Amino acid sequence: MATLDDIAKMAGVSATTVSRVINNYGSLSEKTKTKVFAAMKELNYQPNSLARSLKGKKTQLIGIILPGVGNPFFGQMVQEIEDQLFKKGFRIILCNAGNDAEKERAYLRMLMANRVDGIIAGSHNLNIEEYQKVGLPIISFDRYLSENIPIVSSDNYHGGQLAALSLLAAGSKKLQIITGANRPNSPTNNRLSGFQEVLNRQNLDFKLLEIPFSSSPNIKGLKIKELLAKRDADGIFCTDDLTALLVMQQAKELDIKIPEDLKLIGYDGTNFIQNYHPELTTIMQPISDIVTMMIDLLLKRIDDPDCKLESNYTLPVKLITGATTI
Amino acid sequence: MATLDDIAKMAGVSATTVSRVINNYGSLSEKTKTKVFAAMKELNYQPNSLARSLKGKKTQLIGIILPGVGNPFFGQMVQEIEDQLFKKGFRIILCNAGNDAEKERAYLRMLMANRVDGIIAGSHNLNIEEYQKVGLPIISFDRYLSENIPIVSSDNYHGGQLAALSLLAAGSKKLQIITGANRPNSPTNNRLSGFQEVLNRQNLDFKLLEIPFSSSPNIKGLKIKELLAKRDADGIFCTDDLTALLVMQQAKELDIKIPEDLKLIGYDGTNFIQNYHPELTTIMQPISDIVTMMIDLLLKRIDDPDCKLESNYTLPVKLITGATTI
DNA sequence: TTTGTTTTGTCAAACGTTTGACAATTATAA
DNA sequence: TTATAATTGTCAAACGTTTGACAAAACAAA
Repeated sequence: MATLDDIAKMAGVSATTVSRVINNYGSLSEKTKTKVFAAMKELNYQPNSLARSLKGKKTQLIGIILPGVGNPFFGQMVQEIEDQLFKKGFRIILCNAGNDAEKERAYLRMLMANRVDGIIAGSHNLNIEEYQKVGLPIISFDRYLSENIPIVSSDNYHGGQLAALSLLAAGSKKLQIITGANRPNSPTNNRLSGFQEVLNRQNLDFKLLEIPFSSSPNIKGLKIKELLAKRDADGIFCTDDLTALLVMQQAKELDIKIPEDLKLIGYDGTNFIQNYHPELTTIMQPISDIVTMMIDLLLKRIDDPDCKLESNYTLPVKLITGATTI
Repeated sequence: MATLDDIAKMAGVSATTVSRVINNYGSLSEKTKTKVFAAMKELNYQPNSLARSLKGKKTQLIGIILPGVGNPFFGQMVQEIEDQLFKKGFRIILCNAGNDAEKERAYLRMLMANRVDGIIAGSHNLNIEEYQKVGLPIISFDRYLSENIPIVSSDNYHGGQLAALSLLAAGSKKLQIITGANRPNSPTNNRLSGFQEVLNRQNLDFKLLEIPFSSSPNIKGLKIKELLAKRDADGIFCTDDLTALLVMQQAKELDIKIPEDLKLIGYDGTNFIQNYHPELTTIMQPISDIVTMMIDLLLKRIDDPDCKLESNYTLPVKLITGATTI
């Protein structure tokens, strides 16, 4: 691959001049500039960003740590992150951590080794200490990581409230919530709390089914089938849309009619769900705004590592009413 | 961040020795090794990979260029790529090119600048020349890029045949295919050809509806509705599963019963579809095998840039029969 | 012409590693 | 004890840039 020196020789100038052209530094005549640009084009030259970064420039790389991009929610989020960061001249290193703490740790090390400018993290199998040691600007999605790492999330509590209210409004009496197993610091806890609060206020009761996040869809489906077979719920809130799809699937098998026999509401409201399952009522997280906010904060931190940021940024959710709660 | 010298000082050895420990080069006593490792741990040291790569080591970075990770197919593929590459010690830079040639070009330049070890590309808005100029090991998914860039794909032709055969076996007489607009070099062309071949052989006719890839789901839905409203097809092959979902959606609206009035078969067979729409008959691409193959070839090329590879590697597809063709 | 300004060049240090040559020290075996 | 091998150290060059100091050259204006 061509180097600075190759360009310098070809353009008949010094290496310093070429560097000046690239960095637009010092004073340069139009003539030299065109000569240099011509040589760069001719040799298809790309400045070695390793060398540049070593010399102190930013790498323009951001690490993205998420549970996994196979899930439409995180898929859309990554797409959005990529899109917005690209426009600002950054590239992303994608890290699917799943729920593998060892992998997440390894990635954290690698991101340090690669001298990324910052990290957006939405998957957290590690303890606080490990995140504190990283020493890079980090923004967290939806989970507490450590002192001084801002959390951006949507209003999970209000989302839970909305879900309860819309099931009640649709006439449900016997409410059921299906959620991931209650881990500390999990955002789904707040969805549950919001839901709970509405019902408590009206002196109403509800049933709770917890299914571990890591369960396969088949397992989840089975547990849901068991639940539905009892036929003692007429309104279900799933704390994510995919689980709601499983409910629809199982309900069909058991010949339970939605919305006639059962009202259903999900959570997330990805483009995918809106396009391919518009019938599902859901609480939409404003993914695009969340991403904009995270990037905004991250770039601020990159610019000034000591800048003070809030510890929480909560964005509003929106109820999207479909046919499952009519 | 700690550097080699910091470690050397802390461990009371020379920088060279530390480097030797890290690279396991030269002869070293256990005692020194433990001292050095202790210092590394103490300071949470990560060798600066910029400096290492600059000095000639590989970057262990692979560029992934795809249309976009919001789509479940590519989502799963990226996840698989990430997973397999991680195990081999590589990290990925994710590039969603969409159908934006300018963006793809910019990414290609950036990947060169970052000195990635290789590229996996599955999105191709650019002409051959531009890919040839890159001068890095590249493997292509499912599309012709340029001389000497191997293509890994599933057996699209056979997939098309399978689709036709299973619609016929299910008793369909009036066949319809819905596919992305026919671009040259697109793999969906082969799916069409396989489909066609089966019907030709039996002297049967079929209708063709082309909808540009870039159309929004709403637009696609409208065109499908129009089509279904004519009610002159009783078997439809969609060259991707998402379009098949739209057909199901529109059919429901028009009160066309699947599979009673209409047989339906999709294409791709992602985990997502298998988990959340098991009723859909589809042709499954072996994503995991495709990825394994691509990575295998890519690493070969990285190891030996001049190694001879086939120009095509075709992996078998599998019919997954659901309720939509019974 | 002189003076001043703009452009370009030379040189060198720095970023954090790796690696080779070579020497010095220590440990082990005969 | 000496000979040999293993270990560690010093030194320096290299990777491809950026950036500053400084000087030389080119050009313009007075």
